[in-house]
Amino acid sequence: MGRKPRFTKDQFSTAALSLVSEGGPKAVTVAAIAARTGAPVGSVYHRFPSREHLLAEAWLRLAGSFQRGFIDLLEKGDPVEAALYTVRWVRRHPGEAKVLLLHRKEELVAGGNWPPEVRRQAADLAGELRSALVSFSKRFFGSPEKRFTRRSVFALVDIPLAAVRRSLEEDRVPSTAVYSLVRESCEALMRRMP
Amino acid sequence: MGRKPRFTKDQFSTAALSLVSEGGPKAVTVAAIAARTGAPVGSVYHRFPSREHLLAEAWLRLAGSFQRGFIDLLEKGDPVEAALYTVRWVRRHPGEAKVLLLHRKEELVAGGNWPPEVRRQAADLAGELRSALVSFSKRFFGSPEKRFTRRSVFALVDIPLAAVRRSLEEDRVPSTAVYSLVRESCEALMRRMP
DNA sequence: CTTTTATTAGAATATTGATTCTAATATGTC
DNA sequence: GACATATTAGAATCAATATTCTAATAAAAG
Repeated sequence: MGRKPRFTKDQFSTAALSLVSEGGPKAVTVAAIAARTGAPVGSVYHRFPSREHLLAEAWLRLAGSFQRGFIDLLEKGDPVEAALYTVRWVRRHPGEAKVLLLHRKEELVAGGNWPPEVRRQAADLAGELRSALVSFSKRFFGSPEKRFTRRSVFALVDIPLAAVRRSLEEDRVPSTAVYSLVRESCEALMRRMP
Repeated sequence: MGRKPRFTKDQFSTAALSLVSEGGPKAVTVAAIAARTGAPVGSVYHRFPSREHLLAEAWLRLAGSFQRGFIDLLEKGDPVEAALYTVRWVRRHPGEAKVLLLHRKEELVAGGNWPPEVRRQAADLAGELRSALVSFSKRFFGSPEKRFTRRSVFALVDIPLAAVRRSLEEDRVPSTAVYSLVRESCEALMRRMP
């Protein structure tokens, strides 16, 4: 019973993400989110207890979907493929990529005041990524030493991000040229038994 | 003539930078800057026409001093040394590094509304870096092709930044282990005649 | 058809932060 | 010492935003 909803949570969080993408964290006001979807501000608060919940949830959904693809590929065991996944994903989703790679989540939600429940989810997400990398590294290098994990993180995560960040900042889709730069550095760093 | 000043521009911009470093762009309110230096807000406005001028000026000063060292080293012609400079600098100035590497300048100054005069200075700074890299690349690879410049930028700028970013986000000084990661990737990418 | 209630609608409120203003204070100059 | 003025002091204003509140709507249930 009750009136039929005209707006969904998804519409609001999608609008929020595109606002971040276009104008950075400062542009994501509740009024702007409402305006973009054509809803009154009251309706936003009907779906989310606060702006922070909205943003946190939107960020989590996005980060999760990006990360799942990466972990899947990581489990196949080929480091170069995993590294290139990031570049492919960014080229396919440039708008979302800006949200994820150009802004720290601490700045989306004022002063990192994430709702505790969401904070736990974020920690879980980070934990999953971490342990996927640790176990990949063990398998790949045949050793659980920390320096190998560090190396894997650098080669498979940090380098690909570095390769696309500049383009995203200038609002361009990364060129295909970055594939070979990422491949070369990744191959150089990831030889078994270094 | 007139009363003797108790506060300097430098005190204010230094306070501003440390506030950014500790709490991100949102933490740099004019009141916070004043409080940190012990000055009344009026005195801040006596030195700077606006918060944006203050932040822009502070950012420029910092970016300039970092960049000058890098360009000097670049002109000596050794790519690995130039790449390692960034790591050394960050290890020596972790607080300042957070300001420079963890936040886009567009977010320090609301919506990138930089005062026009300062915007020109920022463009000059970026131009200097760019042309230093272009001419390094020409000398090093013996060719002015764009793909070589891209490669140099990636190896000498983007990779070192990637190597330190994670530590800075977690508020740690990058370990010495990153030196070898940066060196290895840089050497792999920068062989003459690739 | 009436009742119930989830939802829309958007106005009212409260808070935070930048900027401006008025007054008080020193300091160098005459 | 009196004057002129740069500076300190901090209160008063103004604007932007998140959040709350009150009323109007529309759909479902009986």
